[in-house]
Amino acid sequence: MSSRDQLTGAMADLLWERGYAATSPRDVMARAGVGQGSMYHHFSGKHELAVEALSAVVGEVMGESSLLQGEGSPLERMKRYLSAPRPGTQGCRVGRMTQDPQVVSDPDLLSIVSGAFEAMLGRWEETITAAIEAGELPRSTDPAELARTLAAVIQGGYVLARAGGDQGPMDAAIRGAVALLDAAHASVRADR
Amino acid sequence: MSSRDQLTGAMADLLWERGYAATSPRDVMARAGVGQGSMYHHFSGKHELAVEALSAVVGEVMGESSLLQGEGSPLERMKRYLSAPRPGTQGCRVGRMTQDPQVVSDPDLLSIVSGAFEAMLGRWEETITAAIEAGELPRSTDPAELARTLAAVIQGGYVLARAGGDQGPMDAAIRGAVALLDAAHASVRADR
DNA sequence: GTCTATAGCCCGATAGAC
DNA sequence: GTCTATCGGGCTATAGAC
Repeated sequence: MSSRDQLTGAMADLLWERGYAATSPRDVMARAGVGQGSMYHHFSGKHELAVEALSAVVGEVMGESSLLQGEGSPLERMKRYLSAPRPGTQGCRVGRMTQDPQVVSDPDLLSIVSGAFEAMLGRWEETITAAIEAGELPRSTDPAELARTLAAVIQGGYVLARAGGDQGPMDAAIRGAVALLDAAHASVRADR
Repeated sequence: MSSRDQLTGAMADLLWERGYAATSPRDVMARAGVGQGSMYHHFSGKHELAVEALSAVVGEVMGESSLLQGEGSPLERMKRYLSAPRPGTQGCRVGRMTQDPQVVSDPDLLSIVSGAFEAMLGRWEETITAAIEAGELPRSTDPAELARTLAAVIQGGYVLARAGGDQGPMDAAIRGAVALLDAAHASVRADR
């Protein structure tokens, strides 16, 4: 693996573990096992390194969201994606960046994060629309709103897990959301 | 206002705006308008100052949650609290701390945050239990789970708002959650 | 209780040899 | 492409006068 890849990988890890402000180029170099000159040869500095690292992370995470698009009925896929295992106490590698002031105030980094959320919300909306078409959710459902609600449950689940230092609250939040979807499903059948 | 209060107030603001790592004692002193000796007279250092500032913030925020306990039926109170105005793009003054690695790895700071969330979730559970008793939510509802789901929607709403630099996604997430609660309410009536 | 001066360290970045 | 040496500056904290 090249020094360049070592560096972006180390930066991605440290952004997750410590945040932008608390991650120094020295830390990154040490973890990557390369010297200082090497880092400044490949990157103009900490900022550019963060941009590349975060872009790579977003690419990975978006790949994982393909769970929303596999087999099963739309509602089944929604529930499966919600219930997929997540490292609650570690936080979301993308969502956590939104609470890092230095990331949000940096247009380059922010646009990477906001792009990821837009793409994710788009996938949610598609799947929710399909669920409505399939008669699995009420016609009155607003796909854009429900997409944001469910994305928020996941992101908020991370917050609860980190607050408690325990995966439990996040899993409970997800189960509660699934129960609400089931209730909405039930209300469709009641209408027929 | 005493120098001490000026200092805790400035620290609270800066924790919110910049996070723990990016806030230096110098910044705090400058905003508080006091000198260095004054700060180290009242506090042992940055850490103790953060502990007092965060405790004060938690006290304030918990006071605001009295919306859950005022007039109206339990479900009305839940919807009212969910829909209360919040500064989405600025983030939650308490919840954002859970995504700050330096806060979570500090037992003193973490216990303040986790205590706030436990208290908040307790209030949610009480209100949800009352809503079930009142026949506003299905008997099958798990109060602990739904409490975490709704707290997660709010916290996740902040994440979406900061990701987009726009209050809109957070408001949409809240409206989607209210719609799900309405659907759950409707399913109770359908059972009767 | 508040101030200024200063310590010792690490920050992010650059220079220049190899 | 990678290394070591070094810069100027900010960091958290302490010392000691007033």
